Amino acid sequence: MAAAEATCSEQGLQLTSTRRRVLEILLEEHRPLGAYGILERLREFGHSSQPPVAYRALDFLTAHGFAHKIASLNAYVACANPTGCERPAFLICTDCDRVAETAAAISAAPVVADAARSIGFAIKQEVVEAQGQCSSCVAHS
Amino acid sequence: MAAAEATCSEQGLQLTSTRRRVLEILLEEHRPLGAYGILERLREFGHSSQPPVAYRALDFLTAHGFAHKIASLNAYVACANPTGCERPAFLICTDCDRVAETAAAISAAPVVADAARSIGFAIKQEVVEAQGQCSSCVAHS
DNA sequence: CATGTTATGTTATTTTATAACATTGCAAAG
DNA sequence: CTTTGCAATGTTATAAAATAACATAACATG
Repeated sequence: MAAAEATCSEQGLQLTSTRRRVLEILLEEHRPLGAYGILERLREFGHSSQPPVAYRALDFLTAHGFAHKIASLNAYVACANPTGCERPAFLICTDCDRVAETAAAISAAPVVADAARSIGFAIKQEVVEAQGQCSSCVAHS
Repeated sequence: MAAAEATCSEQGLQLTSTRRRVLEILLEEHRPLGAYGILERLREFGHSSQPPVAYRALDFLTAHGFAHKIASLNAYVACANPTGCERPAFLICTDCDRVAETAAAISAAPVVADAARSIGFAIKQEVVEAQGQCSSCVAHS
């Protein structure tokens, strides 16, 4: 959170109260939260709670790397890396819904990068989301 | 298509007329199609066109590897590999919307696999979707 | 103050997906 | 054969996720 503030003032970004609150909500949760879940939480804090409010804050946060969207869940998580991150990859536990974030290499899979190169495809961005069981859920099953 | 038929009769799966039609529709398109786009096409062929019809067929096709869902687009494509495929990865052109399919390695990115191993995360399935420009769109820009 | 820009507020709608329940067709058990 | 069970379909309604469109506020700058 402090890191986010620092980055914002450095880059002249406005971490307004709604954006800040949404980031706090995401940081408190240790699991991905849907936009409508965030809205519910916002409502508790007296913020306006129409969908665009959440989506705008999420657009801001994801555009600047403070949060990420998990496409396979239609949900959002705070970025785990305070210094910002390039090309994150996610490990999603299908039992407890927690998500671990890790940095993917510039080109995640050599096999994919090779395939791309061979057909002249220019990769701009990658979505890497692995699903499985986290260590504590493996232990419990 | 022939391959799908073969696989179905081999494994005792029923490639019924709706399922078959949806697969044909996906094979004809060379780009991902949303469930409601598929419904429109089904309607043209006189099939019932309520949402569950498309979603059920898509569930069947994806469960058995005849089609894939592209999570970052909420859309579906036919599997490009007639013999069925493990852990597909996709190259999505953001200009023309076409999608190339390639086989990801068993564990897509070594970096991700390492990260998973180090925290005891057991990967079951991976979603790898790269976005960028295909060769012909690179040429045109 | 007027003006432009950025962020919010608000209403309505679109797009994507599923719940729930009725019906059909067919194959195997009685 | 018939009835029982199951897999697939039909149909209505609704939930869930996302955005369009337009109005308002807040604030710095010319």
